[in-house]
Amino acid sequence: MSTPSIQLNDQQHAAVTYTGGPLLVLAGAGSGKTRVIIEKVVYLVEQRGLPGAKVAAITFTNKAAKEMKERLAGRLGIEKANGVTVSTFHSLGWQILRAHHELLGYRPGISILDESDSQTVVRDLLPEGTAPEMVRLARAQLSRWKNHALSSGDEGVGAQSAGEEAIWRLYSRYEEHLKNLNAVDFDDLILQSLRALQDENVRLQWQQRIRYLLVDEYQDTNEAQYRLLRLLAGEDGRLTAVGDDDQSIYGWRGAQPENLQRLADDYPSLEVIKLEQNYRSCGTVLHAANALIANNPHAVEKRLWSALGDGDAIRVVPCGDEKQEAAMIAAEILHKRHTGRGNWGDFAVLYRGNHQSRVLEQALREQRIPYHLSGGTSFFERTEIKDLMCYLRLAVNPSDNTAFLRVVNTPRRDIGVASRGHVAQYAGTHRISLFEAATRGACRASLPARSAQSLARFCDLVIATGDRGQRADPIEAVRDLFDEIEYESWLREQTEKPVQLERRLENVRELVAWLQRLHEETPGQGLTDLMGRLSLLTSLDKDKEPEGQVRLMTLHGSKGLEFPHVFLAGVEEDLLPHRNSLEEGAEQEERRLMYVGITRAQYSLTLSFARQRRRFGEHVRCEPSRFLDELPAELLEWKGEDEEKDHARTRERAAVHLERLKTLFGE
DNA sequence: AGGCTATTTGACGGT
DNA sequence: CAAATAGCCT
Repeated sequence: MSTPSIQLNDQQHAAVTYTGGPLLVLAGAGSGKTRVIIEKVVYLVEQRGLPGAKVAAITFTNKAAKEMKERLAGRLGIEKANGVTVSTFHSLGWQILRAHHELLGYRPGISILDESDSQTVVRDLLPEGTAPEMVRLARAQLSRWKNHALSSGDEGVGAQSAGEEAIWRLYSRYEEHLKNLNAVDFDDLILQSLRALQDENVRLQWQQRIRYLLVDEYQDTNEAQYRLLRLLAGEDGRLTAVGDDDQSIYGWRGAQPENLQRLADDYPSLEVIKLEQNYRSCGTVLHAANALIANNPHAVEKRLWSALGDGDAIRVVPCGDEKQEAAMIAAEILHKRHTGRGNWGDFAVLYRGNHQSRVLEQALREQRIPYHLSGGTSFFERTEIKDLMCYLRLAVNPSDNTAFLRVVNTPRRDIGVASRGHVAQYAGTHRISLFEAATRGACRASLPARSAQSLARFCDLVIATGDRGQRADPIEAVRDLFDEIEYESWLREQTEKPVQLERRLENVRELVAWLQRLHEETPGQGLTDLMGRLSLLTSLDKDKEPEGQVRLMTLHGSKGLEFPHVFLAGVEEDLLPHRNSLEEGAEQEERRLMYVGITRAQYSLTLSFARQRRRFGEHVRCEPSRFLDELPAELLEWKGEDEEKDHARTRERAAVHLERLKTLFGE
């Protein structure tokens, strides 16, 4: 987010200097909200003499935190900036959880389970053969409850139906199981730290430690995060929350944009400041965005305005299918680039779902356009990374049965289903973890000699890694482990295509490099600490902003970014708004998603849709999105041969819409 | 025990 | 259409 003027505008200035009590900053898109947070930290430290170590700025993503740290370093100098706590909700939660793990009933060396791990846990708790879909549903429900700060011990407030009742009963079993594994899921990072803060001493300790709290993207907070904030900010609310209800797009993750309103109820002394000047987009883009979002109800009106000129009309391009759409976008980028309208890095192509990226990538590749794809399968979902992570998790936490089961026979070491079953049985009767069972001679005695021997070797290796990781050089320990299991040749065996093998090897190297990097940050810490921090990263990209490349990303992924030229692909019914969202009655959130997409554009915006699209290999007819009808026609420039037809369609749809309104309101 | 093929399932978004 | 899985075969 670049702000042309060096000076803060009046509202920004007021937001930065107000410390009289809790403050809510309603910051429209492109109004310089991140800048306000940075400047406020600087103000608190330099003008108000607050030690940097007592200031905390909380974000949702690692990327945002990283950017904030860098910008802060630019303003305060690296040393002072490093003293300030800038972290994501989840890593703050992890810090709190770890600091009070004993109180919460965990042992040292807690594993953080990722989504697929916790699904595995849920699957194993349900009757064998439960449909995977059911497992996902159950896990999603558990996550929902956790996000709403409902603990399994709470009276059955959560369940609303027979099905939910059953999942509610699963909840406490799931919790118990995780405790046995000495593991937490992502939601626990918030929920458990919330539990820790119920203790008055703990609470006072953290309130002492954080004397001023700043929160970015506040509209994305869920119930648990909201409570966490309140407990940290204390009675007097030493808090600045910055957010925009129109950019709330994480409802499916439990985000409650109502938390904006709630702050006023919970802190009667709350001061509210609106940032309404947009420094990013030209008038046309901003008008379109305003017109679209006006269709959502608003508790507080906000009128975004721009001092920049009008800019180009917004182009709307109907396409035959998704391939033509991609080809059109590639051609347009090429055209704009060659007519001097920007470099590769000035373009972004946005879309609703990750699967849309494939055709786009292909089209860009065909035109030799350099691009960078963000998102997609997370790094930690990759087999090679998961395998190695599980070795390390087990080394650090011998109770981690999930990790044990994954790696005990990977690479192959003659420990098949039967042997694993035997270990599991022994562990069950002796009430110990799988790994612990595997270390016992008594357990191994009844296995075939070959298996027993190789299991013993496996155990020794893991124990040695844990030991060395904690007491000696963790990086060396990790390297030796990877060598010892001959993971590279195992990968070679498993991977067919040489390109894929190279990528996987590169991933492995990158994992080690990251461990090294984390280790250099805090040289005194052992493997346990490194693993915790590693698990909280989402990607292992070197996160240098890829310069000089066209950016491809989802609408969700684009929040907070800006580009001179934006393409929004697949502006269709069932895609944007997405059909599943409509079923959930989340049309408004879909509209906000489109709003987020539009407001990423600085100068030019191109919306496109396909008349037909392949879905699961089948051709499906598509209709242009209802949101297109909500944009003022005079701002749009329709392209393509069936321009006329589309105008007719628009008029028709407008008429239908009017009819509907008439029936709704009785004239 | 592990690998292969036939069949099914699925993709909205991500810390 | 691609990936995951089940069930069969060696």
